Amino acid sequence: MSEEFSRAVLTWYDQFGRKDLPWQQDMTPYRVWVSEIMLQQTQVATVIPYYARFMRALPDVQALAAADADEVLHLWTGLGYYSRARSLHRTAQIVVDEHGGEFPVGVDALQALPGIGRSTAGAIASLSMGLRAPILDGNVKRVLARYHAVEGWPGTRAVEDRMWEIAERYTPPRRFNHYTQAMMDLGATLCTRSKPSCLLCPVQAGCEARRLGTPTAYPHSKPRKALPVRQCIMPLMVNPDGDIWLQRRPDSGLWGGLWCPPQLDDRGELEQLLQQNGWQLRQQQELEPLRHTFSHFHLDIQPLLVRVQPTSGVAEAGQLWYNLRQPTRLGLAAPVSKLLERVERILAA
DNA sequence: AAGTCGGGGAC
DNA sequence: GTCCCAGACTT
Repeated sequence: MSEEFSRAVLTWYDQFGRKDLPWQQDMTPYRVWVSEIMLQQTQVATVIPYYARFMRALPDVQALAAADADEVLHLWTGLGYYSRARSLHRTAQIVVDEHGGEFPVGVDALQALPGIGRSTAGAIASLSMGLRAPILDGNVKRVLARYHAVEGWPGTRAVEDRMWEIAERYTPPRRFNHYTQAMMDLGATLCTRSKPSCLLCPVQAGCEARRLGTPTAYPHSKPRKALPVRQCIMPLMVNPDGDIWLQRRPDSGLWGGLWCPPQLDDRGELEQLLQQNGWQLRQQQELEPLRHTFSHFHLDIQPLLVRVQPTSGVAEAGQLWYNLRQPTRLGLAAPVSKLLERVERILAA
């Protein structure tokens, strides 16, 4: 089963995998290492010019070890995550001073060096040292999480461990270097975060997320903190003609430019509203509460059906009586639209 | 387990 | 504007 997976991935690699990236030429541990560090949380297109300049200035680990820290940081300027550059420099000095200028062989030895974690160690070992070692970067994580429809957020230990186990199991005994590159290419070109090209994917047949029809749901994103709940009272003022009073909201901000009933913090404000407009309260009735969720909070709406007798039928600018039977074409927020439908049904009854 | 480091691309 | 990215490290 895992053999079938890796075979399909390798066949795809032969035809579509990337083989012309700068760090794929002359794949020494030094060149692969520098590229892997630069590529941490950084996209390929961004890295390419930096990598070229860096290699021209510091072509081998001895040159890097001997360079000034300022020079290394200068070559890193604009790439971000500058601790990467400092770790790079330190590691070069360790390699030269303690390992005779040769990178120590093996995932554990590599991982002991500054700035090299498990995934980067796996990539260096697999791509430049002839060692079978799994990686688990963002691309591989996405491909595997979808293939197995892995539940849970990979930020937790349990999910992370499970994904490493899968990554380990699928890494083939031979051509693991091609497999490693292929998985990253797959994640970067087909199995993308949004709009994945499942129809072109070599492992689509066995992909669980695709079978479920929800590939982009994986890997699950970090669980949002519980959203704060705000509450408001939304009086739907109805005149004797059955029209609803709406106000136009300011262009900027929440529901900008949309038409909306008043939003009140408490019932005392309803009194003010009636007085200000000179309306007589005829009847008032609570409707079923409604929860609307924004990106950053829940809004619990307590709708109030308020029948009023207006003194005059003329509304000011930015206000109108909305005729439910012949609605004006204007922008309504989703929950408002929902409430207006409810009111229409009530009034029809 | 959560916070930190960063510029940039996709939406 | 938000979210995420060829992660690693500290708290």
